[in-house]
Amino acid sequence: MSEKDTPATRPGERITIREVAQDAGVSVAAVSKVLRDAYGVSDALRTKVRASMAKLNYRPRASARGMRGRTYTIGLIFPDLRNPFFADIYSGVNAALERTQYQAMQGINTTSGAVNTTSSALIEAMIDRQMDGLIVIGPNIDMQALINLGERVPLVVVGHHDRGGDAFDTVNNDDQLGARLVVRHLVAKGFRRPAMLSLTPATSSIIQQREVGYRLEMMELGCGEAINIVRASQVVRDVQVAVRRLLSDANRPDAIFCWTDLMAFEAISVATEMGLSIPEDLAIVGYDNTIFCDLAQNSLTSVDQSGELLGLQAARMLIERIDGRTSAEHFIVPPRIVARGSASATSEAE
Amino acid sequence: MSEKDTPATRPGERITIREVAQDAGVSVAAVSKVLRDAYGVSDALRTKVRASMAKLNYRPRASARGMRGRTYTIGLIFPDLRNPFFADIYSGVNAALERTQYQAMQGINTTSGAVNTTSSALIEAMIDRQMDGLIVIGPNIDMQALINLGERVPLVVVGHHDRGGDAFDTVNNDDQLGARLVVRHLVAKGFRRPAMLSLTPATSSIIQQREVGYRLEMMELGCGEAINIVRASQVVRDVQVAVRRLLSDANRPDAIFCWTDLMAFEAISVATEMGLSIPEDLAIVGYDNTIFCDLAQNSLTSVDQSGELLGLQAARMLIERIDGRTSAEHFIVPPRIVARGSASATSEAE
DNA sequence: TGTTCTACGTATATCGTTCTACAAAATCTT
DNA sequence: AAGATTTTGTAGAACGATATACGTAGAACA
Repeated sequence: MSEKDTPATRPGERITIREVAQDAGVSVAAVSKVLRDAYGVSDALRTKVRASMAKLNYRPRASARGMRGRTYTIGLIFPDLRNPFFADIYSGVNAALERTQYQAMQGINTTSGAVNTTSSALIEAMIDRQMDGLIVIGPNIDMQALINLGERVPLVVVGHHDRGGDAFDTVNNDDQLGARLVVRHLVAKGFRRPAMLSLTPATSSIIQQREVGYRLEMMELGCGEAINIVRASQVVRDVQVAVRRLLSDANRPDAIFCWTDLMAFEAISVATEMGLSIPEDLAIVGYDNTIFCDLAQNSLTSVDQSGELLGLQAARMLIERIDGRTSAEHFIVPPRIVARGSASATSEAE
Repeated sequence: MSEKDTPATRPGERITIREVAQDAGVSVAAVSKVLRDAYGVSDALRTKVRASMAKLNYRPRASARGMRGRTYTIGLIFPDLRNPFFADIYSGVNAALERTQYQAMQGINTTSGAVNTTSSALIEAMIDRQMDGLIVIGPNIDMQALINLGERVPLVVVGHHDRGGDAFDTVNNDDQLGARLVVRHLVAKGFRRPAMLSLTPATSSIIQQREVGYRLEMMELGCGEAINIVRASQVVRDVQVAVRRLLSDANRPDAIFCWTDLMAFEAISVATEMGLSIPEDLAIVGYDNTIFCDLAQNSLTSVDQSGELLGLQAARMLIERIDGRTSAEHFIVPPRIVARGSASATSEAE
């Protein structure tokens, strides 16, 4: 009888909540309450339990917690791993999670280009693993899929303007304004025929927003006839072809506004190979203001959209949703242009 | 009584193994066996159960599995998110996991530079979440910590030559050879005073291996007096300072062999800003052969260490360990130099 | 003084799998 | 045909937390 009650604390094994309770001289339920910061715990009890947890070096197991409650894990889904912009978002998310019990786990949704109506394998895997919520980054996923997903699990989408009713929150920079700033900057520097290298497939309205911003600002500044939008996928080959075609045209643009810094670097490369010099023959502007913009060989003017802040807000909002909020919220940060050599006034002229 | 037996299958809820068993007309244990490919299942039973699983769209929950068995999740720990080389490793890992039930979850161990004896928060979090095994990438973690870790959980380390007895497997390229190839290449192209920009802190022997390779090959090719190793951390500022100092020296090197492509790009930037042209005044060679090497503005000669293959092997070996192997294995891939403009023979001379 | 709250703790069923032990059926041996 | 062995399937106890429901003690109020 007594042997059955005391399960003979095997030493090599991991400490469980039961042993903490025994050590602290309280019930298992009490320890669980302390763990979850639940209601109905006196200071004295909390202190006692915390002491035992520290002493025994106790760590709750996520799978056991997940059986009834939360796993305190959130999934972070990137569209790819090569763009250093996502590192900024990541560090923002981590900053927000710093003092919480939550931990982020990343996955890469490698369905580049393909719009997937059904949820991706990665997302299903994350749901199987009982993630308390998901942060999905980038415009790769179909709208209806997002809504379905948001109905199954707390969800925040970063970089996706379309709203899904109350199904999910969104976090963005003002892409229309960002595009306007670029055009304004270029025209101010004397480039009056900037083309835009946009993304295909143009599934999410984040792309449309930038294209609209580009068009409108071009019109308003009297450059309407020069409007020229070309689209390419993120694949290196596609970008090269698109840029080459753009620059081979009879009346080629005097500037290219690129969807992403990575595309802009490709553009610089192609232009250089074609013997054009930057910015004298061609100005280039990117988006994201990634660290590589600072390198002298790129010296890329770009739009900063505060990736870290985006990540921070996304995590904050997700936790609110996990804690029960059911109405959607939307966060927008203003973009800001960072001028560098790739779109400066022609240096000779200055 | 009958109500207790049939738990009244609530519709909105997720399908469980019990419902699959009921649908297939077999026991819960039988379904579990099919799920795990365990011994003692006839073809007929397997087919029947598989059909029910598909029909009901059943997916097992990782947390429940983790209570007794595996979670079928492995943790992938990167040192940072900005180096596109890690994307190659990632895709190798994913390729190896393709047809298995395993799923990789990533985390970034942001203890850049700092050598942590105690296991990092991320690693603890992954253990709390019952990862079946871990793949740790990069030389950031202290040797003793790795051994301790390997004794707690199946472990494969990528980019770390030191062996930890049977505690973990390692996957590497031959760094000593890689460094030799670089020196050989540079000397063959006429650069007889190449310096090496290495990494600090030099905790892992992967760094030592490259330094040894550099030294030995320099000696063997009769350039012993020109041996010059400078170290910097991965932090941008440090790299800039180190390169600037190197190039300001009275008899400056005619080439720099950089620890990583990222450092090489920095080096190109600094050299450019100092008015040096590449490769006429200074050759530069990187390591990893990341995608950015191909850009015309970098055109960086680099060492390819087949990141994808490394990832593939790491995942394969980890699964073997999870399945019970306890002796260590070590995989080494030969590096290969990829020549580009940054270290070509002076173009004028040719 | 008795009654009603409120705050604090506890006992225990429960979550969805896996795993151990065993029973039954099929096959092999002699 | 009887025993021995192997194969196939089942029952039911785990795993380690959480959450519900409830008991109790003290405070507040009449």
